[in-house]
Amino acid sequence: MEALTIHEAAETSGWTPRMLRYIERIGLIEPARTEAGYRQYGPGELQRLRTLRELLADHEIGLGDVAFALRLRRDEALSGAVDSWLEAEPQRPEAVSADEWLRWEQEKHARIIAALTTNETMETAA
Amino acid sequence: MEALTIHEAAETSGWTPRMLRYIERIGLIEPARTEAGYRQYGPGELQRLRTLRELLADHEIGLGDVAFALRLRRDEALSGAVDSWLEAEPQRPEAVSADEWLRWEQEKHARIIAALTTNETMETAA
DNA sequence: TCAACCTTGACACAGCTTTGATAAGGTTGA
DNA sequence: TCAACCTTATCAAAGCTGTGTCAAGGTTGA
Repeated sequence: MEALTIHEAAETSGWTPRMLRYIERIGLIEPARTEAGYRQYGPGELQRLRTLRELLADHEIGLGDVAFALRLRRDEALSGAVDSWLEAEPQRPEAVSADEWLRWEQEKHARIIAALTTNETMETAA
Repeated sequence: MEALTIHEAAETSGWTPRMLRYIERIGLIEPARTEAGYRQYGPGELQRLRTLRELLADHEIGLGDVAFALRLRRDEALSGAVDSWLEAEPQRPEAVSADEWLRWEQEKHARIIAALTTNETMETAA
């Protein structure tokens, strides 16, 4: 099977082996294993490891934040509860234009419906 | 007349004044202020303070998690980046023939070097 | 006027997160 | 066989979070 070991993957992706294990433990990237239990990093995992570094650096977030976003995506009860709480948030209308406000309202509807029905990818176009 | 001071709001909501200031500082609940700068908690803020406690307790999350969810909602560039990272499933090299695998093994070193130099591999997300 | 509030800022501390280092032992391939 | 990998588990340290407390000073209302 085409796969790099943890040290090779670390070298290629810019992480350390230690961090690769940590990233796996918090559920972000879980590589396949050999019979003996060795981790196997394929091209997909390597790509994700690289983009993960960019994601963290570009937006100044942490691994825990990404892990929470993943949890949000997998736990519908949780994302529904968080969304409901955030929905009730009083907005500062002068901070946004009318256009943005309208779009925000429309997206809000879409998100509520999506949360209520299924967690199928809501392609609301960035 | 229906605005409580920070101590009154703390007492009715179950938080401490200290935590009400903290919750404000991380952007979760920002009450209005009097001319002199005193915080004013209205019925809406009180309700949100109570439901916030439930949210945290019910799902075993922290204030920082809710703050991150809020940031996700407000920063479209961030939520877009996180979403696309989460949606990119790692392509596991399972369906590869033994021949291909052998060739892969033999060229492993070359591939590591290649991976180190090139970065454009899979750009077929959405 | 003055007690009882409020404000921000700072110091402190337990506990968790993130990361490294090291140990004891299994796997691999030349 | 044996060097060089890999595994999990543990100890450790720096940094962040959540929370209390205190200080110096402004506001309020009887």
